[in-house]
Amino acid sequence: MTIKDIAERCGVSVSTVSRVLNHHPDVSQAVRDRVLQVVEEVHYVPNNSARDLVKAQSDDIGIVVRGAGNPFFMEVIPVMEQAILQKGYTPWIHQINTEDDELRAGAELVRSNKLKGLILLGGRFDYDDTQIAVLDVPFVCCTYGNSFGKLKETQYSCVTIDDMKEAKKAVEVLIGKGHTKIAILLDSTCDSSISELRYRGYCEALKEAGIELDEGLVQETGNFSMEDAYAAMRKLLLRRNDFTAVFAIADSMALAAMRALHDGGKQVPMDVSMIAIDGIPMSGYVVPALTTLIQPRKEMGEEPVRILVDMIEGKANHCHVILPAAVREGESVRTLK
Amino acid sequence: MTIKDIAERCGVSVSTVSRVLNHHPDVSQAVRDRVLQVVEEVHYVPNNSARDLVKAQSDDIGIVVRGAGNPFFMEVIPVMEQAILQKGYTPWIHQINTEDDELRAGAELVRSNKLKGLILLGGRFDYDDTQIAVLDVPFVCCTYGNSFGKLKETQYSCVTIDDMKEAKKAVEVLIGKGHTKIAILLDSTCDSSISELRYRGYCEALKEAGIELDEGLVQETGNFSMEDAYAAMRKLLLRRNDFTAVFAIADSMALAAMRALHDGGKQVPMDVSMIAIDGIPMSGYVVPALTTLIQPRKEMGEEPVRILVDMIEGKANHCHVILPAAVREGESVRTLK
DNA sequence: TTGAAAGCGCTAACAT
DNA sequence: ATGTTAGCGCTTTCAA
Repeated sequence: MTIKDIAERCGVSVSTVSRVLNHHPDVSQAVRDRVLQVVEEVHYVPNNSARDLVKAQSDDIGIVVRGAGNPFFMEVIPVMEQAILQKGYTPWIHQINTEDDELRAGAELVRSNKLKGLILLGGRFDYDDTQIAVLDVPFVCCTYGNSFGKLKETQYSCVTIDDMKEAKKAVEVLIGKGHTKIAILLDSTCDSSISELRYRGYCEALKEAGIELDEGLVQETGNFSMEDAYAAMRKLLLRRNDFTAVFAIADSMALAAMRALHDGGKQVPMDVSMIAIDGIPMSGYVVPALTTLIQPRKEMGEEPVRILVDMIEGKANHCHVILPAAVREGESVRTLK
Repeated sequence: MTIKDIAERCGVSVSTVSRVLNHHPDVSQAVRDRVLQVVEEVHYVPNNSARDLVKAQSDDIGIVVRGAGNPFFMEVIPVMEQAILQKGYTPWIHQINTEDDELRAGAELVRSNKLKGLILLGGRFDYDDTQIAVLDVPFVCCTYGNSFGKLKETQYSCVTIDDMKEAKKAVEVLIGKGHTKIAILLDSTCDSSISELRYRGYCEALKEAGIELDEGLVQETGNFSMEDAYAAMRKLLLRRNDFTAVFAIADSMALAAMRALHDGGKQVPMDVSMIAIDGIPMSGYVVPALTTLIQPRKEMGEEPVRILVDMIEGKANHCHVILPAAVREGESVRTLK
């Protein structure tokens, strides 16, 4: 069933049918009604491929997700989809591995589907001019900025929390409760990404409090998986026995680490306190409930869409949004006497 | 940058380029190399719209996910994607709400994107002939069958666990450890879906053990959210104080319920034992670790793809796969003396 | 207000 | 082994 069939059944030309379907004004009411009626009758559905082919662009917006399995992303994506739909666009989700290049993947997605814009969820932090040049549509980085790259503020958009500041805030919560022997559980200290930024916040907080950085308390996991977070925590426990608190850079890592502490004979928070960043629902249900900094999930999904659509429709230029994270008091942090 | 540009740069015709791009055998190695080199050089990406338009069908397979947010689905989807890619097809994921009609959504997806087949993840259990008639491509139901519908075995494919049997198995674990006052936490006793089937398994196990069904211990939540599972468990605790075990029909519900028990002054497993079905990674890290029946995530993702592709390629007809679930011993079930 | 016709980029006959 | 060419279904000038 094509537009041609509809045209024949209505006794009009294909262009008239096309006009009706695309809500063009210059069609007589009589013809419009007739066409819509037939369309309804035969359950006609336009062929998207043909539509997109002839149009310079589709009305699609791509979401490139780097590192699925991240529970926080799984919370944000549905919000984004909804927001995109609401703005009259169609979301195109594409998941890639952490090792893959999201700019390449994004560029391919844009080209092969004539996307109008791109949201990059969880990408790298170190783009330079040549790299973003491959993207010839507006784009917004979500959950990360360009802290390790050479871009000017006017060259890209992003929606993030202030990773360094919030990590510092988390560690300061621990320090405020009397902790000085504070371990950190992170992906890597030098991944030019979230992990590195939060590591800096950790260092900063210690420094300001006059606590010397103890490298033996810095435990890398190599990724964001619970499995490796568990193993890393066990490793740290074998090596050291003198820390009273742990800052994990993600909720899921913290939960796995809490289990590792338990298996290592340590109680949370009596022996070791735990704090993290994310605020996934699950971390509020465990015992003890995780004390964590909540990322604003709703805004994290909606803001990038708003910004992107504004750029697409020429209403605004690149902009940067820093979202606040809020401490959610749980039961995993103890006040040291 | 189109196939024509590539052809010109290589000094060959468009069909030759097309052949190279589609891995046709009858192209000389020299020409093939040259074309691929240029393609690489200019970062040429084929236009999918044009491709799909000219082909009667795309090589796409749709996955309609009903009820995102289900942690188990989030585990299965990546496996499916990978399997689809590996078979040489492209996955098209579409999420819908629990209230939406997955058959309608699927049919639309198929038509507008010329899909070759459809996987329905977490749909309804009660299709009849007219309803599936709207689907004119092969399809496979995943995680559910047609237990409440009127379809013949030869009319549809499915990959599931035996919900009733496995639920019964879970409850029998509790009974085997001396429990007789066993509560159940479920979405609904009559949703014509997973929840109802597992409820039947619960009833069956009690009956076989000579335990009378106590309707006061049947607690509905109305959905699969942790929030409502928590509230429901609190409600049950207010009403009853005499049960020694709970069977939750999903891991996530069990975790929320364990928190509710804790907040209600009950210890797991000392005061109340807990068992569930799913086996999501998280439930192994909490304290106490959840005893649960693990659904085989890998097979649950791969089998539907295998079956669907076989049908698409005419190698097989509809078939039904019942996957086994295995008890994962945790620490949430206590043996009653 | 309507119709005719030219492509959009690609694949697959068909021809060579 | 390679080139030529006819569409796939649709939107959009341009003409009427």
